Amino acid sequence: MGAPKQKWTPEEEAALKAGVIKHGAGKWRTILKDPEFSSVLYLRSNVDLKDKWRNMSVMANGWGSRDKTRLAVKRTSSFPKQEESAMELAAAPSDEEIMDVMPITAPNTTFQIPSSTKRSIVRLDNLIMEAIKSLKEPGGSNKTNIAAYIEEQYWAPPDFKRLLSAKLKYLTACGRLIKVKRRYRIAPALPFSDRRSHSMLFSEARQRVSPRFDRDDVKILTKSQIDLELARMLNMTPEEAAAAAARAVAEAEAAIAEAEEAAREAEVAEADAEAAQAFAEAAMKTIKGRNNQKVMVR
DNA sequence: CTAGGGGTAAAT
DNA sequence: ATTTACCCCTAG
Repeated sequence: MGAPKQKWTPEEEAALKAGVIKHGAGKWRTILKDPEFSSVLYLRSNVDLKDKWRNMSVMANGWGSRDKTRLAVKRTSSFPKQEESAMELAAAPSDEEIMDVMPITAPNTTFQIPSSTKRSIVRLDNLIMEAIKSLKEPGGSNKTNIAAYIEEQYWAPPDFKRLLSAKLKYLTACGRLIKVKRRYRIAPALPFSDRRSHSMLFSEARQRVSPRFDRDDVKILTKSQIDLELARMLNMTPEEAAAAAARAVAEAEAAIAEAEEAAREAEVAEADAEAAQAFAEAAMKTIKGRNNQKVMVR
């Protein structure tokens, strides 16, 4: 009954992750039809994708057996406390699977995910839109629910909440969201021209702050992106990985320093810096964890 | 079509 | 014995 078994190859997993990053988790059919992934995933069904993603997500959460997914509606009250939950992604499922050669691309400058996947970077904007759309709450969704939705499906930086607040404010100012009594709703389609002035403002500010971070938008790293990067690190020698992590930390610190100078003008840059730091911390933790556990990959 | 719950059986 | 891949079913 259960089919003979056909283990997922690293390529397939990568394609799935990339697909999720590009189209969002749950758009299995869309991912499958995307010519960019169908070449790798043509053997899999949309249900396979869903199941595999389920397995992977479960593992990423560290909690061994999965069936106990009874922890869904409790986040609303857990935010005034603190957020440390972000850092247990070290249990990347990728220990032995991605063991193949996979040329180690020297982590050039930023840890910005392979440049080939550039356009598939998830933007917080899109996540917010996705959250509101999926929540389908009449009258719109409040910040708490949006945050809960996003945190359930993606890995979010430690103080993702601040980031989200800034972004919601920005999107409201742009007119892309409509705020009514603390609830956000997606604004009816908006002509392009209206957005330009804002983008210009921000990119100007950003360039003043740090040429290195001259991307288009606040970037939020998804769980899978982190996985991919950490997996890459697991294939490095400890020295290489440590160096990479150190670079990431240095980058984060530099970015934060710069962002602080200009924080009043550009919240966006600060958000970038925070994301960078979050990743750096995660990376360091992974390295340490691995060294402690004598789980050497080579 | 998707989210999940649940099951079977192959691999480990 | 646990994990993992695949399948099936149901609700929405």
